[in-house]
Amino acid sequence: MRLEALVQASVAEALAKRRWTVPTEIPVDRAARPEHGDLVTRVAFPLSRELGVPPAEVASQLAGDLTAHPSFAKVEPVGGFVNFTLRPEAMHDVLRQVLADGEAYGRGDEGRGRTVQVEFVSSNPTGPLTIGHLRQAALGDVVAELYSQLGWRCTREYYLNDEGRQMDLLARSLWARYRQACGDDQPVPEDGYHGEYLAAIGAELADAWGDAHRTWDEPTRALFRDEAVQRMMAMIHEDLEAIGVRFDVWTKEGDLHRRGLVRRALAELQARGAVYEKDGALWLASTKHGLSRDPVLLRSDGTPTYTMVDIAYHLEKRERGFDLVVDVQGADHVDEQQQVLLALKILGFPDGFLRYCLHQFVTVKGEEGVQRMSTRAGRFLRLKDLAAEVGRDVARYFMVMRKPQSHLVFDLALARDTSMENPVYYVQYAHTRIASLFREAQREGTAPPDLRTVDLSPLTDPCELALIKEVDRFPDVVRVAAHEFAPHLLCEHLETVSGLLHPYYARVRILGQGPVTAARLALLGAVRLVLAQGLTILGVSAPEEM
RNA sequence: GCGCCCGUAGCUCAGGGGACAGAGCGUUGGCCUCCGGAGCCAAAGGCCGCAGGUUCAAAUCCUGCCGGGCGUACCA
Repeated sequence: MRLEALVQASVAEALAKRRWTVPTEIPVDRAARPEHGDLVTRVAFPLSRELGVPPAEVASQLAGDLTAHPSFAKVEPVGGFVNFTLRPEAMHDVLRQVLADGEAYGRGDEGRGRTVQVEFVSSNPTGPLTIGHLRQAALGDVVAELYSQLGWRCTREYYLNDEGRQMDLLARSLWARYRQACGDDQPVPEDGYHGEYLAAIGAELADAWGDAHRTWDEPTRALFRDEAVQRMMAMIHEDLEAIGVRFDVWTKEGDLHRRGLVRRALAELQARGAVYEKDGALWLASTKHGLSRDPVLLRSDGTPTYTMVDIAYHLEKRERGFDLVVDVQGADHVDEQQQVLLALKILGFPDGFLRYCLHQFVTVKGEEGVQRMSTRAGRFLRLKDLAAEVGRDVARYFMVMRKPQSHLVFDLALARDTSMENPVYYVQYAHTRIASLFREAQREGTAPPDLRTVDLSPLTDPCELALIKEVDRFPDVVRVAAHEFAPHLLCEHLETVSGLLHPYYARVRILGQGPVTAARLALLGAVRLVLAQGLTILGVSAPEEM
């Protein structure tokens, strides 16, 4: 049994025996400091109110009931807390369970039979992906993987907005670059896209097509738009490939129109009286529900806005039968999110159907100091180039090692660093060390045939027990990281495990210790399992050698 | 102005009601014949932005300020 569950079960049993109320959730925490033992419950605090007895008294009685429990070496009441020190045997049971579970360790089945869609990146095809998109790509991919671990069937989706004003601006910008390559001094529109990448394509087109398209007319616009979108998509695919992100479904805005979803979504909102007309446009009455502004849904020229299509898109997601939809979006979308959530509420969607994973922006700390990226201004670090420079593993890890809603400073110097000061290498190297040890053991012929059956009783060193306790947390970390969209918790956990392993490895001899060796290899086998599983969830490799 | 997010060690950040506030980097001082030193050990370093409030208990919850980011489009 896992450690927290062990304490919870024993406490519940003791409470039931005394005919005290057994709370549905018995709070059990890791002890904050060694003298508090291994685990602690503060269940005495809520109980004391109910029983009309001081917390210390409740804790004392509870501790008395549990001292004889075979899994606990010591059960000590301190104030209202009850501190548990576990017997090594209880920890060894955990280790045995981990090894028995193997690669299934950390997986859950809460999502069995349920489906989740994670929509992320969804960048307009107006340029290659940058380090700014990377946060979203890594975050979405890891959140999807976390849900998969919990048994959900998961669809990774990219929403492709290949219509509208921005696409026209892109086409116009490309055409200007093309004209420049033909020798005209046609300027890129001020609000257009100024990146060098369009100039390169413009030059290619000038070579291929010659001076054929001199004026900006409708056929030219259509031609350059198609060409631009196609080229941009190719770049985006290259960037995604470079960091190992794959999508299951690509949904185009145009499809939503063609299938009549936009019209239907609007009609439903109108039927519920949520829409009004003003200045020839149709507006969503949001301020009535406490939001700070009403957005336009249908422009006075009859075309739907981004918000309108977004609402229709979620109607479509619902009809596809997803139990949960997660949209990963940047902080610039908060207003949009509130509008969509409101619209879905009006349309009668169940609460919690759509959850936003919102993240703050990335700044890069490099040679030129801290800089904000801008695709439009052509000031960005392309994903493909970044991945080529620091590696896919580092690129991905750095993007998820911070809480999504915190601003992230990408430290280029640290990312380039290949020593253990770089947390990615620190964790990977922990895995490598164990792999290397197992290779060595194999060579010496001391590797036990089956780690699950070895005698674990030699594992009594505090470092060894600390490692087991940390490994024991892994399934909880995965669960919480998924539900709270918090992959950084997993990074932290892996760094903690590695931080326990390295000193242990440096101090304690593993091989050539007779029966102790087998026990220690079993422990390291479990550690390796957690490191490998954790890194894999993050989309980072767990190398056998470095 | 209004809405959302963030202010924790010199830097980058964890912790988001419970016991003396944590990590990595940086700084300072030690340790390398040893399964991979791409390392290990130790020390210094904090009115947890400020001020009130709620609570047996606040970095954590509430209110008000101050500072930063993003938004506040018939762009997406």
